[in-house]
Amino acid sequence: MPPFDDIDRHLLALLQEDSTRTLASLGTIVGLSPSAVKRRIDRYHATGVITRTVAVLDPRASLIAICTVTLDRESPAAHQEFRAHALANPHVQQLYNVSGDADYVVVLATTGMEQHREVADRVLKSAPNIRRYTTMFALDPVRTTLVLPAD
Amino acid sequence: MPPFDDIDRHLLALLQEDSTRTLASLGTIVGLSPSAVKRRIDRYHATGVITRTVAVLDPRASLIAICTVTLDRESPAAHQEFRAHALANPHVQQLYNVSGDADYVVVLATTGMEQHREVADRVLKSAPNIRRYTTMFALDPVRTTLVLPAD
DNA sequence: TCTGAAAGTTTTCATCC
DNA sequence: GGATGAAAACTTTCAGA
Repeated sequence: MPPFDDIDRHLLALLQEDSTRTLASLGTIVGLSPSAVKRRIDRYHATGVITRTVAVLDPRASLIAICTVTLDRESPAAHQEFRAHALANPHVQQLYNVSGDADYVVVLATTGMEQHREVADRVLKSAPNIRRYTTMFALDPVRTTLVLPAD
Repeated sequence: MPPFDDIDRHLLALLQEDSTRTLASLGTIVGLSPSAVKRRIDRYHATGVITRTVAVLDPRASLIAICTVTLDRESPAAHQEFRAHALANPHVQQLYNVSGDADYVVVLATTGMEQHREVADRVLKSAPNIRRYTTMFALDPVRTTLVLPAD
Protein backbone atom coordinates (compact mmCIF):
# COMPACT_ATOMS: atom_id res chain seq x y z
CA MET A 1 0.00 0.00 0.00
CA PRO A 2 1.33 3.40 -0.96
CA PRO A 3 1.62 5.97 1.83
CA PHE A 4 -1.60 7.12 3.46
CA ASP A 5 -2.78 10.66 3.11
CA ASP A 6 -4.86 12.52 5.68
CA ILE A 7 -8.10 11.24 4.19
CA ASP A 8 -6.91 7.62 4.38
CA ARG A 9 -6.02 8.03 8.04
CA HIS A 10 -9.34 9.68 8.73
CA LEU A 11 -11.29 6.95 6.95
CA LEU A 12 -9.38 4.18 8.72
CA ALA A 13 -10.02 5.79 12.09
CA LEU A 14 -13.72 6.10 11.30
CA LEU A 15 -14.00 2.52 10.07
CA GLN A 16 -12.21 1.15 13.14
CA GLU A 17 -14.74 2.95 15.26
CA ASP A 18 -17.87 2.06 13.29
CA SER A 19 -17.84 0.20 10.02
CA THR A 20 -21.60 0.45 9.46
CA ARG A 21 -21.49 4.00 8.18
CA THR A 22 -22.63 4.41 4.57
CA LEU A 23 -20.31 5.52 1.81
CA ALA A 24 -22.32 8.72 1.58
CA SER A 25 -21.96 9.56 5.28
CA LEU A 26 -18.23 8.79 5.22
CA GLY A 27 -17.95 10.97 2.15
CA THR A 28 -19.65 13.86 3.89
CA ILE A 29 -17.25 13.61 6.84
CA VAL A 30 -14.04 13.39 4.82
CA GLY A 31 -15.17 15.53 1.90
CA LEU A 32 -15.39 12.99 -0.92
CA SER A 33 -18.10 11.47 -3.08
CA PRO A 34 -19.40 8.01 -2.16
CA SER A 35 -17.63 6.42 -5.11
CA ALA A 36 -14.31 8.01 -4.19
CA VAL A 37 -14.72 6.67 -0.65
CA LYS A 38 -15.49 3.25 -2.06
CA ARG A 39 -12.38 3.20 -4.22
CA ARG A 40 -10.23 3.90 -1.17
CA ILE A 41 -11.92 1.30 1.04
CA ASP A 42 -11.64 -1.30 -1.72
CA ARG A 43 -7.92 -0.57 -1.78
CA TYR A 44 -7.59 -1.10 2.00
CA HIS A 45 -9.06 -4.55 1.56
CA ALA A 46 -7.09 -5.41 -1.57
CA THR A 47 -3.79 -4.48 0.05
CA GLY A 48 -4.54 -6.16 3.39
CA VAL A 49 -4.68 -2.99 5.47
CA ILE A 50 -8.17 -3.97 6.60
CA THR A 51 -8.15 -7.69 7.35
CA ARG A 52 -11.78 -8.14 8.37
CA THR A 53 -14.97 -6.48 9.56
CA VAL A 54 -16.61 -7.91 12.65
CA ALA A 55 -19.29 -7.48 15.26
CA VAL A 56 -17.95 -6.93 18.78
CA LEU A 57 -19.82 -8.34 21.77
CA ASP A 58 -20.01 -6.88 25.26
CA PRO A 59 -17.01 -8.29 27.16
CA ARG A 60 -18.77 -7.82 30.49
CA ALA A 61 -20.86 -10.86 29.66
CA SER A 62 -17.76 -13.07 29.65
CA LEU A 63 -14.85 -14.04 31.86
CA ILE A 64 -11.55 -12.82 30.43
CA ALA A 65 -8.24 -14.20 31.67
CA ILE A 66 -4.84 -12.86 30.63
CA CYS A 67 -2.14 -15.48 30.95
CA THR A 68 1.59 -15.55 30.41
CA VAL A 69 3.25 -18.77 29.30
CA THR A 70 6.88 -19.81 29.48
CA LEU A 71 7.92 -22.80 27.42
CA ASP A 72 10.31 -25.39 28.79
CA ARG A 73 12.62 -25.14 25.79
CA GLU A 74 13.25 -22.60 23.08
CA SER A 75 13.18 -24.95 20.09
CA PRO A 76 11.14 -23.98 17.04
CA ALA A 77 9.33 -27.31 17.40
CA ALA A 78 8.22 -26.48 20.93
CA HIS A 79 6.93 -23.10 19.81
CA GLN A 80 5.15 -24.55 16.82
CA GLU A 81 3.57 -27.27 18.92
CA PHE A 82 2.34 -24.84 21.55
CA ARG A 83 0.93 -22.42 18.99
CA ALA A 84 -0.96 -25.10 17.12
CA HIS A 85 -2.31 -26.44 20.40
CA ALA A 86 -3.47 -23.01 21.54
CA LEU A 87 -4.88 -21.93 18.18
CA ALA A 88 -6.99 -25.08 18.04
CA ASN A 89 -9.05 -23.71 20.93
CA PRO A 90 -11.68 -21.10 20.05
CA HIS A 91 -11.55 -19.69 23.59
CA VAL A 92 -8.04 -18.43 22.85
CA GLN A 93 -9.17 -14.94 21.93
CA GLN A 94 -5.70 -13.49 21.58
CA LEU A 95 -2.25 -15.05 21.37
CA TYR A 96 1.03 -13.12 21.26
CA ASN A 97 4.58 -14.34 21.07
CA VAL A 98 6.39 -11.83 23.27
CA SER A 99 9.82 -10.68 24.30
CA GLY A 100 10.94 -10.84 27.91
CA ASP A 101 10.56 -13.33 30.68
CA ALA A 102 7.53 -15.13 29.25
CA ASP A 103 7.25 -16.52 25.74
CA TYR A 104 3.53 -16.01 25.13
CA VAL A 105 0.61 -13.96 26.33
CA VAL A 106 -2.69 -15.78 25.98
CA VAL A 107 -6.08 -14.16 26.46
CA LEU A 108 -8.82 -16.67 27.27
CA ALA A 109 -12.51 -15.79 26.91
CA THR A 110 -15.03 -18.07 28.58
CA THR A 111 -18.57 -18.01 29.91
CA GLY A 112 -17.46 -18.30 33.54
CA MET A 113 -15.11 -19.90 36.01
CA GLU A 114 -16.29 -23.39 35.32
CA GLN A 115 -15.55 -23.15 31.61
CA HIS A 116 -12.36 -21.26 32.32
CA ARG A 117 -11.02 -24.19 34.34
CA GLU A 118 -11.71 -26.60 31.51
CA VAL A 119 -10.12 -24.36 28.91
CA ALA A 120 -7.12 -23.40 31.06
CA ASP A 121 -6.49 -27.04 31.82
CA ARG A 122 -6.46 -27.86 28.14
CA VAL A 123 -4.58 -24.85 26.81
CA LEU A 124 -2.13 -24.29 29.68
CA LYS A 125 -1.99 -26.91 32.38
CA SER A 126 -1.87 -30.09 30.36
CA ALA A 127 -0.39 -28.53 27.23
CA PRO A 128 2.93 -29.59 25.69
CA ASN A 129 6.24 -27.89 26.42
CA ILE A 130 5.04 -25.51 29.13
CA ARG A 131 7.38 -24.78 32.00
CA ARG A 132 5.06 -22.41 33.84
CA TYR A 133 2.23 -19.96 33.41
CA THR A 134 0.48 -17.18 35.26
CA THR A 135 -3.16 -16.09 35.18
CA MET A 136 -4.70 -12.66 35.73
CA PHE A 137 -8.48 -12.44 35.67
CA ALA A 138 -10.09 -9.33 34.26
CA LEU A 139 -12.05 -7.74 37.09
CA ASP A 140 -13.10 -5.00 34.68
CA PRO A 141 -12.41 -4.88 30.93
CA VAL A 142 -12.13 -1.10 30.96
CA ARG A 143 -11.35 -0.79 27.24
CA THR A 144 -11.25 -3.62 24.72
CA THR A 145 -10.56 -2.62 21.13
CA LEU A 146 -8.27 -3.69 18.33
CA VAL A 147 -7.75 -0.15 17.14
CA LEU A 148 -4.35 0.45 15.57
CA PRO A 149 -2.71 3.73 14.62
CA ALA A 150 -3.14 4.27 10.89
CA ASP A 151 0.10 5.44 9.35
CA MET B 1 -31.57 -10.37 26.70
CA PRO B 2 -33.56 -13.57 27.05
CA PRO B 3 -31.61 -16.81 26.70
CA PHE B 4 -30.01 -17.53 23.35
CA ASP B 5 -31.14 -20.39 21.22
CA ASP B 6 -28.94 -22.29 18.78
CA ILE B 7 -29.70 -19.87 15.98
CA ASP B 8 -28.69 -16.88 18.13
CA ARG B 9 -25.39 -18.52 18.98
CA HIS B 10 -24.81 -19.40 15.35
CA LEU B 11 -25.59 -15.86 14.16
CA LEU B 12 -23.37 -14.28 16.82
CA ALA B 13 -20.50 -16.56 15.86
CA LEU B 14 -20.95 -15.68 12.19
CA LEU B 15 -21.16 -11.95 12.87
CA GLN B 16 -18.04 -11.99 15.06
CA GLU B 17 -16.20 -13.61 12.19
CA ASP B 18 -17.54 -11.44 9.37
CA SER B 19 -20.20 -8.80 9.80
CA THR B 20 -20.41 -7.91 6.12
CA ARG B 21 -22.60 -10.87 5.17
CA THR B 22 -26.04 -9.96 3.87
CA LEU B 23 -29.22 -10.79 5.73
CA ALA B 24 -30.08 -13.19 2.92
CA SER B 25 -26.79 -15.10 3.15
CA LEU B 26 -27.02 -15.31 6.95
CA GLY B 27 -30.57 -16.54 6.55
CA THR B 28 -29.49 -19.28 4.16
CA ILE B 29 -26.85 -20.47 6.64
CA VAL B 30 -29.05 -20.51 9.72
CA GLY B 31 -32.30 -21.38 7.98
CA LEU B 32 -34.31 -18.18 8.39
CA SER B 33 -35.71 -15.48 6.12
CA PRO B 34 -33.74 -12.21 5.81
CA SER B 35 -36.29 -10.31 7.88
CA ALA B 36 -36.23 -12.91 10.66
CA VAL B 37 -32.44 -12.60 10.73
CA LYS B 38 -32.77 -8.84 10.88
CA ARG B 39 -35.20 -8.97 13.79
CA ARG B 40 -32.69 -11.03 15.78
CA ILE B 41 -29.71 -8.83 14.94
CA ASP B 42 -31.69 -5.71 15.83
CA ARG B 43 -32.33 -7.32 19.19
CA TYR B 44 -28.62 -7.97 19.78
CA HIS B 45 -27.98 -4.28 19.30
CA ALA B 46 -30.97 -3.12 21.32
CA THR B 47 -30.01 -5.27 24.29
CA GLY B 48 -26.30 -4.46 24.14
CA VAL B 49 -25.12 -7.94 23.21
CA ILE B 50 -23.41 -6.45 20.14
CA THR B 51 -21.72 -3.23 21.21
CA ARG B 52 -20.26 -2.18 17.87
CA THR B 53 -19.22 -3.23 14.39
CA VAL B 54 -15.73 -2.33 13.29
CA ALA B 55 -13.04 -2.76 10.68
CA VAL B 56 -9.95 -4.58 11.94
CA LEU B 57 -6.50 -3.59 10.63
CA ASP B 58 -3.51 -5.87 10.16
CA PRO B 59 -1.65 -5.87 13.50
CA ARG B 60 1.62 -6.78 11.80
CA ALA B 61 1.83 -3.18 10.60
CA SER B 62 2.06 -1.94 14.20
CA LEU B 63 4.11 -2.40 17.34
CA ILE B 64 2.08 -3.99 20.13
CA ALA B 65 3.26 -3.89 23.73
CA ILE B 66 1.55 -5.72 26.59
CA CYS B 67 2.24 -4.08 29.91
CA THR B 68 1.34 -4.82 33.52
CA VAL B 69 0.90 -1.96 35.95
CA THR B 70 0.96 -1.99 39.74
CA LEU B 71 -0.37 1.10 41.50
CA ASP B 72 1.35 2.51 44.55
CA ARG B 73 -1.84 2.51 46.60
CA GLU B 74 -5.17 0.77 46.40
CA SER B 75 -7.44 3.77 46.88
CA PRO B 76 -10.38 4.25 44.54
CA ALA B 77 -9.00 7.68 43.72
CA ALA B 78 -5.69 6.22 42.57
CA HIS B 79 -7.49 3.74 40.35
CA GLN B 80 -9.78 6.38 38.94
CA GLU B 81 -6.91 8.71 38.23
CA PHE B 82 -4.86 6.05 36.50
CA ARG B 83 -7.80 4.87 34.37
CA ALA B 84 -8.69 8.36 33.23
CA HIS B 85 -5.06 9.04 32.42
CA ALA B 86 -4.72 5.83 30.39
CA LEU B 87 -8.07 6.13 28.62
CA ALA B 88 -7.18 9.62 27.45
CA ASN B 89 -4.52 8.09 25.21
CA PRO B 90 -5.75 6.58 21.93
CA HIS B 91 -2.74 4.26 21.79
CA VAL B 92 -4.15 2.40 24.79
CA GLN B 93 -5.81 -0.30 22.71
CA GLN B 94 -6.88 -2.43 25.64
CA LEU B 95 -7.06 -1.81 29.38
CA TYR B 96 -8.01 -4.40 31.99
CA ASN B 97 -8.26 -4.12 35.72
CA VAL B 98 -7.00 -7.52 36.84
CA SER B 99 -6.67 -9.77 39.86
CA GLY B 100 -3.29 -10.91 41.11
CA ASP B 101 0.04 -9.24 41.54
CA ALA B 102 -0.54 -6.42 39.06
CA ASP B 103 -3.52 -4.08 39.06
CA TYR B 104 -3.83 -3.43 35.31
CA VAL B 105 -2.88 -4.92 31.99
CA VAL B 106 -2.41 -2.28 29.30
CA VAL B 107 -1.99 -3.06 25.60
CA LEU B 108 -0.27 -0.25 23.70
CA ALA B 109 -0.43 -0.02 19.90
CA THR B 110 2.02 2.27 18.17
CA THR B 111 3.65 2.77 14.80
CA GLY B 112 7.10 1.75 16.05
CA MET B 113 9.63 1.95 18.85
CA GLU B 114 9.99 5.69 18.66
CA GLN B 115 6.29 6.30 19.17
CA HIS B 116 6.15 3.52 21.76
CA ARG B 117 8.68 5.33 23.91
CA GLU B 118 6.66 8.52 23.81
CA VAL B 119 3.42 6.75 24.63
CA ALA B 120 4.91 4.50 27.33
CA ASP B 121 6.51 7.49 28.96
CA ARG B 122 3.19 9.28 29.08
CA VAL B 123 0.94 6.37 30.02
CA LEU B 124 3.26 4.42 32.31
CA LYS B 125 6.53 6.08 33.27
CA SER B 126 5.39 9.55 34.21
CA ALA B 127 1.84 8.58 35.09
CA PRO B 128 0.27 9.14 38.51
CA ASN B 129 0.16 6.50 41.26
CA ILE B 130 2.26 3.86 39.51
CA ARG B 131 4.57 1.79 41.68
CA ARG B 132 6.00 -0.31 38.85
CA TYR B 133 5.26 -1.72 35.44
CA THR B 134 6.51 -4.36 33.04
CA THR B 135 6.56 -4.41 29.25
CA MET B 136 6.37 -7.36 26.85
CA PHE B 137 6.67 -6.57 23.16
CA ALA B 138 4.70 -8.66 20.70
CA LEU B 139 7.22 -10.39 18.48
CA ASP B 140 4.31 -11.99 16.63
CA PRO B 141 0.61 -11.25 17.13
CA VAL B 142 -0.37 -14.84 16.36
CA ARG B 143 -4.09 -14.28 16.91
CA THR B 144 -5.79 -10.99 17.68
CA THR B 145 -9.56 -11.12 17.95
CA LEU B 146 -12.23 -9.94 20.36
CA VAL B 147 -14.34 -13.04 19.84
CA LEU B 148 -16.36 -14.04 22.89
CA PRO B 149 -18.29 -17.23 23.52
CA ALA B 150 -21.97 -16.58 22.81
CA ASP B 151 -24.10 -18.07 25.55
C1' DT C 1 -8.69 10.13 -9.15
C1' DC C 2 -12.61 12.59 -8.70
C1' DT C 3 -17.89 13.32 -9.75
C1' DG C 4 -22.47 12.13 -10.95
C1' DA C 5 -25.97 9.17 -12.65
C1' DA C 6 -27.82 4.55 -13.87
C1' DA C 7 -28.22 -0.19 -12.64
C1' DG C 8 -28.13 -3.78 -9.32
C1' DT C 9 -28.56 -5.39 -4.28
C1' DT C 10 -29.72 -5.05 0.19
C1' DT C 11 -32.33 -3.37 3.88
C1' DT C 12 -36.52 -1.94 5.78
C1' DC C 13 -41.27 -2.21 6.77
C1' DA C 14 -46.15 -3.38 6.58
C1' DT C 15 -48.96 -7.32 6.60
C1' DC C 16 -50.30 -11.86 7.33
C1' DC C 17 -49.40 -16.51 9.38
C1' DG D 1 -41.56 -15.27 16.45
C1' DG D 2 -41.53 -16.19 11.34
C1' DA D 3 -42.56 -15.49 6.12
C1' DT D 4 -43.50 -12.58 2.14
C1' DG D 5 -43.31 -8.84 -0.98
C1' DA D 6 -42.96 -4.05 -2.18
C1' DA D 7 -40.73 0.43 -1.25
C1' DA D 8 -36.75 2.84 0.24
C1' DA D 9 -31.95 3.06 0.80
C1' DC D 10 -27.54 1.80 -0.21
C1' DT D 11 -23.82 -0.03 -3.08
C1' DT D 12 -21.70 -0.77 -7.35
C1' DT D 13 -20.37 0.42 -11.84
C1' DC D 14 -19.05 3.35 -15.44
C1' DA D 15 -18.77 7.39 -18.53
C1' DG D 16 -16.80 11.82 -18.61
C1' DA D 17 -13.51 15.30 -16.90
